[in-house]
Order: sequence, then structure tokens, then C-alpha cells
Amino acid sequence: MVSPVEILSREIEHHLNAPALVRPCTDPRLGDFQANGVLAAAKQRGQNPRALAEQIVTRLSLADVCEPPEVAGPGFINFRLKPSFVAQQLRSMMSDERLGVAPASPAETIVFDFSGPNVAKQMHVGHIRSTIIGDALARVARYLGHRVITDNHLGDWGTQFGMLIVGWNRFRDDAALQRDPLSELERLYREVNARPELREEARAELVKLQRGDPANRAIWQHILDLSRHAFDEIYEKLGVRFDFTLGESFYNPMLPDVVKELLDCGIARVSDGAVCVFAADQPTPLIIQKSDGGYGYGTTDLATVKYRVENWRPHRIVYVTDARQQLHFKLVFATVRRWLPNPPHLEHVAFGSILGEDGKPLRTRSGENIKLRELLAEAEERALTIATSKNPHLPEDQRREIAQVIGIGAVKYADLCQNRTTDYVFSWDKMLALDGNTAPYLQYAYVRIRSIFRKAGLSVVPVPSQLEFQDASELDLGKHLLRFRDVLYDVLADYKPNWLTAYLYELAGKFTAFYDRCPVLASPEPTRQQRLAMCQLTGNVLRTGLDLLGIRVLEQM
RNA sequence: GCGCCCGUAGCUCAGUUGGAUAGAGCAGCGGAUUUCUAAUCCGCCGGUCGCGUGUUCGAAUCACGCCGGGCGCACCA
Repeated sequence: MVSPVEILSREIEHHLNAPALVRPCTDPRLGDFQANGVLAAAKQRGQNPRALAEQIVTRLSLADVCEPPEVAGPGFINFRLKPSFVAQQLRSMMSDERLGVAPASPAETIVFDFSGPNVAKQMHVGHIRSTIIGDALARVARYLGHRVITDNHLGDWGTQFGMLIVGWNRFRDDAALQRDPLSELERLYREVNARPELREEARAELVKLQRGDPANRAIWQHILDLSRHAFDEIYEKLGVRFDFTLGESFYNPMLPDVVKELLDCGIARVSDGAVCVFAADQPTPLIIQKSDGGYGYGTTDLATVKYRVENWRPHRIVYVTDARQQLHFKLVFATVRRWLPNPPHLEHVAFGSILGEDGKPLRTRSGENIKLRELLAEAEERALTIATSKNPHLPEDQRREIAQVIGIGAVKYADLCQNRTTDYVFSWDKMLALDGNTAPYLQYAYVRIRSIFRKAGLSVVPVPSQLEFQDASELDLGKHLLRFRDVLYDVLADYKPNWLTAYLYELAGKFTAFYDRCPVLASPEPTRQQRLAMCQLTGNVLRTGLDLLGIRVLEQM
């Protein structure tokens, strides 16, 4: 299925020989779509934009698609879709399992690298954005037909293990470890860190670990297992899955070769005792081997790219991490481009910090990072309170199910609905609000749709042979549904999940306007069947869209 | 000191890459319910897009300079 934007663009570009730049109209009174491309083309050619637009308009043959296009302002072309065309497009969307979203061509292999928590530490709010944004983008890419590989690059190797092993040997409390492994591991780290006299011992244990000492290796493995188990509980709750979890330790054996290669081909050189890669325009180098012979995470990142390239042959690797690592990735990417032949596109999808309502980085009152596990538990608890007050008659297990879907969905949506590049202020009240641009609002719209079907005793309705729009809100809803495909492509092109949330929020709004004005079940045939079909399609788009954000829907709430 | 990001309504934020009269939500005010879940809908109020100069048919968007905030800058990740 071809979207309205594509149809308009092709026809315009056929006559303009330049990008049509078709966008939804800034003001719906002007039409449904506007083409901005004539202005740019006219400027480039030194022509009068208005005259060029008039000329193009006379040549367009879009009589089946829209009303006669109008030239407006300095040279915009405005288009208003014909209801008959909208109806026809909607009907083909209804009969398409993919909701009119044609798979990307060509399909790419894309690696998404996100989440990446450090072992032996609890996941905290700092990990939530990477995990949620990365998961959503991967889902969108997969839906668009790309071959997607998600990889959780765990911080499971490094100097902290010297301390942890000393703590493990000297201070371990097995009962506490049983109860809450990560809290206990954090305590062990703090115990050792607070004792400067143990520093030498920690260094020695680290060296033993790195040399493959079986006892230390076993402790490390145990710590890794405990951590991964704890992470999995959180990923399970969030509904996030990874195709691979290849942590830093996996690449450790490859690091000497990476350094050797880069030295051999002259990309790296020794400076102040460290092996460095200097980029032309950067004052600071990427250090790939420290003067003491150790390796930093830059070397690991290089080895990781190489491994991925050799094993998965990706077109793109997308790193979803916070904006502070920008310089680091710039250096790594620059090195890769000089090092590997035909390197993949490397993208750093950066995001801002989560702030408290005081505008400072979000922390507990005592100044610690807020644990993700506790945050999610609180979200569910707050959602349960609301669900109980709204629907006290529902059985408790159902209210708990609702609370889980609403609570987790609210946390995710609050994060996804903002432009990821800016910092965002975390607020329970806003994310769980019953109205406004929130997950519960969208989930509620879906529930209302399901309720209609429940009341009608139907599970699905067939595609109607005709669609008529009696009320303006029906046509408005229909036109918005047709934009789903374009939105998904835009989301992936700029890695901006907030465009999908904005679309779905508008969709829910247009649906509720329709719901308010257009009775469904009480309408006579064939209106009843047609409206049921519109409800069904809206529900499918809402459910699919939310699913691409990693957010679940409910039958009742 | 150098670099990156940001500054839009009282608050939280959009703004599709230079397009038309800058949009939402919240808060505030006013309305709507014999109808499919009111966790709803409709209306009103609210702006020197940090400031200035420039680029051009056109700037919240691009360039330069200020002001203010955040972050990063050789051996932590």
C-alpha cells in the first residue's frame, strides 16, 4: 500500500524534478497536505515560485486522490484528500495485516546497542532511558522489515572486580546475598572502597583475575550470574528482550590484537607511554592502551565494532547512550572509519538526563541513585491506587494486572514522549495523570474501543464494502489513520520515538472526538458496520503503535 | 580556556530539518452527561521563541557575537 504522501510526492516530483517536501498542513483549514518543495526549487533556479507552482499544478493528475490543488502564499501547493480516496485507502489498510505499512526497501541489518548496565550494581534511573528508547527504536525498525539485532553490552569487566573480589572474600554475608544480591554486592564494594589499606590487595586480585586464576574467575562468574538474574527480572517487567548479551568481558581476549592492528597500520601511535589514536580535529586522543598496559573501554568498543561487522555484517550500528558520551563515540567512530574497510554507519543516539522536580539530577533524599526496581514498583503501586478508586468493583488480581500495565506504560511513555535530546523532569503526577498526553489516556481510548466490541458480542468485523463519512470527525479520524506508515518511517529516520507518541496521542484524541459525536452500536446499518470497522482499525493502530513503544494495552481499566 | 547540548505560554514540553497567523498538555476560568467506560469532550485565558546583528521572498529553526543553564575535555566506564 502506498501512502497519500508518497502518491502526492511522486506525482509532484515527476513534474518538478526536485524534492516535493510534502508535509501535513500547518493549518487544517488550508488542506490536508502541503508541498513546500516548489519554493526551494524556484529559488535554486531563479524562477518566480508562485508562477512555477501554478505551472506545476496544471500538470498534476490527481483527480482520484484529491480536490483540485491550490497554490497559496508565496508558492505552497495545498491538497485536500477526497473522501472517496480516504475511504478506499482505509479499506485497503483494514484488509492488510501490516496496517498499510510496506516493509522498508532495501531492508538493512541494524544493530541496536542499548541498556548496558554495570554488573554488581543495581540498575537505576540512569539506565531507564537507554533501555526504553533503545527497545522502542529496535521495535520500530523490526516492524519496518529491517533485520534487527539487539545487543546488551554489559559492563562486566574492569577494575571494580579487584575490589569486589576482596570484598567477596573478606566481608561477604551469604544470607544478605541470598536476599538481595545486588545490594550486598554494592555493600561489598563500599566496604573495600572505604579501606585504603586494601587497595593493594584489590589490585593484586584484579591481576589474578585477568590472568585467569580459577578461584577469582569463579567469583567473577558468580557475580555475573547474580547480576544477570537481577537484570532479567527488570527486563521481564519492562518487556525488553535482547538477541545477544555480549558484555565487555567477551571482547577482552581480542583487545591485544586490536591494539596491534592499529599500531601496525599506523593509525595508532605511542604518546606519553600510552597507545593513542589522534583524530585530525580533536585535541584529545582515544587511548587504546594505557601506559601501564591496561585497556580502557575505548579499546573494547573498537573490538566490539569489529566483532559485529565480522559476524553480523550490519549496515548500521546504533548506540543509545546518554549525551555525555558524545566525545567518546566521536573518537571511536572516527577510528573505525579509518580502520575497517567499508565500515557500517555508526550512530550515537544521545539523550539527556533525568532531572528531579528541583531541576537537579534525580536522586533520593539521601543523595543516592533511585533504583529502577523501586521506581517500577512505585509506578505500579500508584497505578493500583488509581485503578482501585476508579473501579473498586473489579477483582483484585485484575486490578493488579491493570496497575502493572498502566504503571509500567506510564513510566515508558513519559520518557518516550519527549524529544530525547533534552533533559527531562521526572514527575509521578504527570506521568500517571488521567488526562493529557499520557499512556493511560491512550490505553483508555483502546479500552473504549474494546468495550464497544464486547458489548456488540463481536471479536472482529469484516472490511465493509463501502465507507461513508457522515460526520467531520469520521473523515478527520480516517485521514489521520492513513498517516501511520509515514510516521513510523520518520521515527526511525531521526530516531525520534516522540513522533510516534505525538501521532498516537492525536489519534486517540481524534478517536474520542469521533466517539463523542458518532454512535456506533445504536446506528442503523450499514453505518453501524462501517463505524465498527473504523473502531477496529483505530484499535489495531493504537495497539500496534503502543506495542512498538513497548507499551501494552488492556481490555478493561 | 576549548568543545558539545540547551534556553519557546505561569509550569512541563512539541515544533518533520528555512515556510503560511508559533502549537499541545498541565494549572486557571467557563460549559457539556436519558447514548457504546466521564481515566471523557467543548470553549476561554495565556508568547519580545534568552538578547542583538546578519543571511533572504521568508528565521524559533541557519551564521556571528553576547547573557544564562547543563555536560564533556589522555590513561574510570
